[in-house]
Amino acid sequence: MAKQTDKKRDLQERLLKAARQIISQRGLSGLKARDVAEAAGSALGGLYTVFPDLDGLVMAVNHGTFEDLNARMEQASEGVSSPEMCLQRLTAAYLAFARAEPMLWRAMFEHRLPEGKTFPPEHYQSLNRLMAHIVGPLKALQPLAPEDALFIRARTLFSAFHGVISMSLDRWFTGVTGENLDGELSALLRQLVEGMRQETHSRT
Amino acid sequence: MAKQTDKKRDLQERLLKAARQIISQRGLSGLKARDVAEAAGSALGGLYTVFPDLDGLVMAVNHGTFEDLNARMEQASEGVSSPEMCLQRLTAAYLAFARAEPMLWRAMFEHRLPEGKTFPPEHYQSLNRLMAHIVGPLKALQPLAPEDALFIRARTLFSAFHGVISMSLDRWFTGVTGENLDGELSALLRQLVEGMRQETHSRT
DNA sequence: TGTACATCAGTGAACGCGCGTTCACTGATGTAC
DNA sequence: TGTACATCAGTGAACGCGCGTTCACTGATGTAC
Repeated sequence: MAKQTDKKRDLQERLLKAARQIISQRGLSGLKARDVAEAAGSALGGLYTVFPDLDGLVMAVNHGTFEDLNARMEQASEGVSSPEMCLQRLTAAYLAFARAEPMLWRAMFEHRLPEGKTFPPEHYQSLNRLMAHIVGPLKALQPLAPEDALFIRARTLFSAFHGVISMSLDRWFTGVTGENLDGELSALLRQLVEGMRQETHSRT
Repeated sequence: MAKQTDKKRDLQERLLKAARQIISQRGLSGLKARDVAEAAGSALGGLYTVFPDLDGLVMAVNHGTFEDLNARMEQASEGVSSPEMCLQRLTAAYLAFARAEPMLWRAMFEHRLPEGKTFPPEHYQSLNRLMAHIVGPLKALQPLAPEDALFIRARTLFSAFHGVISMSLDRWFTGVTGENLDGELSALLRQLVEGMRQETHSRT
């Protein structure tokens, strides 16, 4: 009994690893059931004994990527007391992650689940943990703002920086190279933080 | 001779209109060659006498959407003297456009051209015109910044706001509804502008 | 421990469908006389 | 103006391919005695 369960877990592990590898090389749209199976040393049908369908496998890969990202963010912000510096570190860590694993990173955002289906709860837990890293420093910068406003503001800030990184890495604009990106993100954040400080001062 | 050219132009127009309609209803991935042809009252093959392939048709639709967007941005900012207000208007106009035509709007960003191909020059012209609207007010806010820095900064700002709108309309976060969006964009911009002003003051 | 049987993970050929693109044909439009 | 011929826009059946998913089968693993 245990042996069968072990084998199953092993197959699942191999498929996950293979899928991660393929996505990181060829992108989400380059992931084919046959290729994953072959790379995992399994028959095509094996995939469907361990995952409900290819989408399930993709979701598992993306969840793993999310956890990796979370770990990096955790690492980047721990022990940093200045809220501005903390946000700078988080941004830099996010950028570094996107650069190191561009395809896996993009897969998290490209993947659309079929009409009607929803993400599993773990997905939202990961997301909330990610946002929690941002809420902390924000609270320090805007002590007067209510909790739920910061909850939303954290998501807005994330989306903003994500947008900048995303369009840059996608080479959406000619003349805007990767070299500018670090500086732009840093400047954007600096101005934002300064704006928040002013707002707080003028209210008191 | 003229008659043939007219008919050709007419067919092209009908296909474009049909494609726009379909994308706006079913999204870019819902656009099928057969459906466009049928909706345009043409045979399947007719499409390929007027466009090189389906991708060419998509690019034509997207270019049209871009022009529409540009007109809205033009309209939103004309006659506004305050740079902050101008940026606020531009942001609001962009959001309004995204909300009015979410599918066409997304199609502009979803569409990836096949490896090796590049966008036609018109695409970059449209993009540059869009950015020019942002550079103006930025210049007023940061008179000391060099031209090429503002060129890049305009793209950074656009990407940031685009990111916020994009992730919100995609419902990426639970608990962040469309109602917050207007306020979040406005607040983000206010803080940014305030930060820019501080930066400029402290330098002089 | 050895044998007979049952279970079930894993196999991979085959299914089925969607869909972009092609091309031999046709009939409308244009040209020559 | 009318007739014969040429051109070519437009047609749509057929091609071809990619690819997710299924399912009848098999052989390894587990169970009973």
